[in-house]
Parts: sequence; structure tokens; C-alpha cells
Amino acid sequence: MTQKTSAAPEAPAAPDESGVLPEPAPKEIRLESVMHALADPCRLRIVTELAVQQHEMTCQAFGLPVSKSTSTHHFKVLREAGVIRQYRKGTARMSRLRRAELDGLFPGLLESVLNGALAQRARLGE
Amino acid sequence: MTQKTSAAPEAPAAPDESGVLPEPAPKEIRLESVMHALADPCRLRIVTELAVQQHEMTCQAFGLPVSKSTSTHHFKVLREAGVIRQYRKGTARMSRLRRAELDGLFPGLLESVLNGALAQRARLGE
DNA sequence: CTCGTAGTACGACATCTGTCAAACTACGAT
DNA sequence: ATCGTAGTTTGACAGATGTCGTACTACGAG
Repeated sequence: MTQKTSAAPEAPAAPDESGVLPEPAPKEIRLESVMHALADPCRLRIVTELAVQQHEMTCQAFGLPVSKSTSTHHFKVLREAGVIRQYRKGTARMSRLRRAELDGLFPGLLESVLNGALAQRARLGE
Repeated sequence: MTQKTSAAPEAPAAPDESGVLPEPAPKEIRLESVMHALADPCRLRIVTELAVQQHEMTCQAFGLPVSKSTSTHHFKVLREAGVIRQYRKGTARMSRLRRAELDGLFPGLLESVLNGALAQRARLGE
């Protein structure tokens, strides 16, 4: 049943039909991993940006101050932690916050992190 | 983006009169550092324990599955991130959550992390 | 003063992490 | 077919992190 591409050891939820990249099922998402993913300035910025813009974005739309490969790395960390979902769209990779899943597992967490990030940005002057 | 943990050569707020160990002033506390501090299972456990027990605790009261020096290290990370306050009391170091300061800077963050940690612990069976 | 307890400081070490450049794949447009 | 755009993969590398053991300091009790 589970059409395994043998890429990941046993990545549980990776619906592939619509080009969705491998990601953990909600049950697999660990608080420590989410916290770790959000602890990096680069990734926190990606997440806040995704929250402000309500719809999905391509990877390069963020204007991150890092190389392409580093960017890929950060998106991968976020995806594998269960924070974002990515799927193919032509030559681009669209990213979306997994808000519903995260809110279900850790109510209020994303909200307060987002608010904290914005508040801090304002407090420290952009 | 090499994230800076700011070990702080000249930590600005270190009132020493009452034996309080060096810690960042509220204005110095960075969301990324707090997130990073809470991203470790060992430290997350310290924090949840401190939240459940409402008053301060000695370092060894947590029964952490690590050596003394590692324990010291984790408490130091939490303190330098601004998550806990420590002060001398005889030969012991008492630790307290800096709830008020954290709530002021990042409203709801500590609360949701704590709830998330407890929920996950319950979900995964202790 | 001497001893035991609580914790710190100092190396040491293996692993993880963020970063990059270069080579590669995938897809759309010309 | 050719080219350009978007992103991945790989290999490398410096620096951070978690861990330990041992030596050390600080304080209270006897």
C-alpha cells in the first residue's frame, strides 16, 4: 500500500501524487525538532515570511542572504521537522506553513513564536 | 547565518549582591537563543519541571540522566539564554524560571511550549 | 581544621550544524 | 535542440554542541 521510493528509511507520510516532498506525519512531529528548526535566524525568517504572506512561496522569493545550497538545506530542515510542506510546481518548489497540524499538536506555539519574532524585530529595529 | 549565542564577555546585567549568577537583561534576551535553549530534551525537561514545581530547585533535584558537568552545562545554557535565574544558596544553586520576563518579551511562548511538552509526553507515553 | 556535598572549570572527543562552491537534474521557453 | 531558471546533491570545512572524566572551588557540619 505504502508506495515506498526507498529514499528515506521509513518516512511514514509522503503522499507523492501531487508532487509533495517527503514530510513527517503529524504523529511523528516532535516538539524538540520544531523548536530546533525555529531556533535558526534564517529559518525563523522563512517561517515568519510564510506567515505574513498567507499563500505558498517559492524558495527564492525570500531573498535569504545565503547560497542556493544553504537555502535548500534550511527548507529541508523545516520540512523534515514538520513545520512546512513543499511540493513541486514546474521548476519551482512551493512552500506552505503546516499551521493546522502544528496548532493541533502544539496549540498556540506557532502563534506565539511568530508574534515573538515580529515583536523582537520591531524592538531591535528591523 | 552563523547564529550567535553571545556568551557575553561583558554580560550587562549581573546583580551580584544576592548571589545571582550572570544573566542577560530582559532587553538582551533573544528569541533564537530561547528557542535553542528549549530545543534540547534535557533542558526542556528542566524547564517543564521548574514550571510544575512552582518554586526554585537545586540542580540535582531533577535527576537528569547525565553527568554533573553536563548538568552544569545545560543550566548554564538556560541561564545565559535568559530562561532561568540561578543564585547561590549555601553550597547549592537554586534555579527559577524567569516567567515574568519571558512573558513580557514573548507572550504565550513559554506557556505553549510547556503545554506542548506535556501534551507530547502524554501522547508518547511518558 | 577536616571532611563531605554541590557545583564549576578544563580539556578531550565525537557528532552535528551552517556554510559554500561546483556539478548535476528538472522543467519551461525560445 | 538549446538555453536559462530553480533547485538538489555532493564534498568540504570551520565552528558549535553534548557528553564525559578529572581536577578544582565553595560552603556547611562535625
